[in-house]
Amino acid sequence: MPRGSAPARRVTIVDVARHAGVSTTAVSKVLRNAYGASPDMRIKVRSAIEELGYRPSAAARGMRGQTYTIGVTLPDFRNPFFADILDGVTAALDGTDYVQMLARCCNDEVAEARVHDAMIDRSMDGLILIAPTGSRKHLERIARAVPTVVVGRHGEATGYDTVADDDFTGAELVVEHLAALGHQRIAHIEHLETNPVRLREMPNAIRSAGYRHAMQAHDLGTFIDIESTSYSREGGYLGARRLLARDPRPTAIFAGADIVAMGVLDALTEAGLSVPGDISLAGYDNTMFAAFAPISLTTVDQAGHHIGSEATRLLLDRIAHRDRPTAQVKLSPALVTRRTTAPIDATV
Amino acid sequence: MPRGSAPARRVTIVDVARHAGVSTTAVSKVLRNAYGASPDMRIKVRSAIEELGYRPSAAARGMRGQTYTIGVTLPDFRNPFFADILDGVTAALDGTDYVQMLARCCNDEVAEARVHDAMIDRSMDGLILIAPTGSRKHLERIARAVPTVVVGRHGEATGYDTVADDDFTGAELVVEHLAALGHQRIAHIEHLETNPVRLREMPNAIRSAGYRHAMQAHDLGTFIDIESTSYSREGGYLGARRLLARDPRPTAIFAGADIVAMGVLDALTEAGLSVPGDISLAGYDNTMFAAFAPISLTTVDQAGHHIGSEATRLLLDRIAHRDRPTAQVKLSPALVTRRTTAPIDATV
DNA sequence: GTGAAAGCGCTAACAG
DNA sequence: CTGTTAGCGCTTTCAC
Repeated sequence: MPRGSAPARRVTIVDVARHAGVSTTAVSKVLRNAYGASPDMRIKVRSAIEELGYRPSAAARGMRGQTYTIGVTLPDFRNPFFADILDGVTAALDGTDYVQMLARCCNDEVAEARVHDAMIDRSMDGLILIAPTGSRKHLERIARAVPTVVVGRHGEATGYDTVADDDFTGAELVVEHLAALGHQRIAHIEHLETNPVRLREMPNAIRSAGYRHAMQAHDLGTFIDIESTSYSREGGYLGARRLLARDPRPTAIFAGADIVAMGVLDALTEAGLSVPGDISLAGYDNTMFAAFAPISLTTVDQAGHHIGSEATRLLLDRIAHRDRPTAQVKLSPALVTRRTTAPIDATV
Repeated sequence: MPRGSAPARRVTIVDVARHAGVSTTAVSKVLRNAYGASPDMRIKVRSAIEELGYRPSAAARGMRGQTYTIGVTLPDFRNPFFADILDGVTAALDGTDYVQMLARCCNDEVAEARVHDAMIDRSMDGLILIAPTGSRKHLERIARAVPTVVVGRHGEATGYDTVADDDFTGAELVVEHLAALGHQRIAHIEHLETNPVRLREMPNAIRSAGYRHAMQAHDLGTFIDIESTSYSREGGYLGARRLLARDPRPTAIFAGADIVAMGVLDALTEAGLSVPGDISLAGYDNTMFAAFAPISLTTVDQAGHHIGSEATRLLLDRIAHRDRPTAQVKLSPALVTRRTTAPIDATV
């Protein structure tokens, strides 16, 4: 069953101009809501656009001006927290002429850089990089090429704006909550990080630092107990197995991410331990599945929607004012208490 | 803190040509691996590209030839099943010059059409539309403009290739499994669908039909019991509430999607019923959370990875051969038995 | 096998 | 306020 006619030639700005009896400049101006077109002309042009079903080619636009496209990169499509951020971006973009295009920027730095470059090659007007792992130098290179907002990365930044949730406080909230329930042997499973810059900038490292600080602050410094694995289900399983082998074993586990907590649950189930009866468990991210009835995980909510809309606001602002000073927005997380944490009395 | 120097001018094909001492045509040919460039020239050009750090502009390419970008649209970033499909796309694209860009095509048809048009405006070389809700006519219009593969949509198609999992069989697998466990009052929660075309094409409708057919085939026709809500957690909760009000109530519930099963679990927890002790539960999609220890949901695996790679293969093939006949690939689902389904005997 | 030159559709100077 | 014109960076004839 062969295709029918040849793919119809696209309607161009020239067709619209001819149809409306004006110049292409005029059409271009109307398209961009630019200065210098009479109301009368605007009407004529708009109706010609309507009648012909004209749509501007982003490729052609990109060669001279803007593409009205902003690129968003994120490391993982399975973490629902990122979906919240994207919702925020979408909401902030609603009513503007901008469209968002996404790409996943795998885990390793090389693949990530490739994705960022691909965005630049495609003439994005601006970039929102969610939880990038690349070096500061790399991020600055990207930001030199195109207006950029980095989400979920702490520390000073020179060429780009940042939006991040306060992971230090978030971790403190968890420890405080567990300590208030009477727990002392509160262990933490973190994402292994060795790079010194990332130790200062990546959310996982900040959470770990927040845990340590809060433990000290509650006079629980001697009970600090950290397993370094990875932010994944496997990482959680592995970390929990090791923690359960301790004697005495912890009475509470603070997993650095909800997905890690899922791995912890695997290990606890396997060991025949109940939550929170035998051990309390908290996660981080307030992902969708944390709320499911059989899981009901105590966790930290990061207000992803707000993060996304704030990042977008900053980006659009920077596109308009390329050399305003860079801004660093820090948002506050909130503890969400559910059924995986309980008083120590109940434990045993 | 103002930005430093002006954004450096991009390296162009002209720079590369000059640096290598050849024509721009030659560079272009090397870039596209086109015929008509000596090995010697290829080497010269490639090293010039390397030295200058040249990267082709997709916008400029898009005006004459390809952009090496394929667009993927999907309705929802929260359904982890789609992430599996995307992984398949990524894997199939690995090693090619193509890059994928994603966009969410909201729920309603108008917004969806806007997203599809946005993809075309941005000169995508091809489109993979995952579970689109638009009319056949709309899909055909898109496919006329650009090579298109539609994923997760049944029925005949004229201008585009399709890849879909056999939802009819998948639903039958679930019913067979439950019937073999001795269940008779097997209820189903479906996504409400009234549009006649969608009743023939959308996976949710096909699953429902498969359920009905399998019930008949097992002489359980009189026990057919369907609640029409939506494929969402709320839909599952609502449907389950209604089903639990029946007298007698079903001994098993087949939720049309895993996320629906989560809502069912909410309702069951609320009602103080245990799974599978009081009632068996099965989902569909084998999403990530179905495997979590506290959930351990019996479900149907759709081989999302395979779906994605197959769709990509078809798309690249169609980009190369625009008028080969359209293909319709149907993949087979598999039942994944976990701990939410048990023999009726165990169900008091 | 190679290169000169003509656009692709749009925006931005500039002239009227 | 309006139109003419010169590119943006690439691909593609079409000569050589």
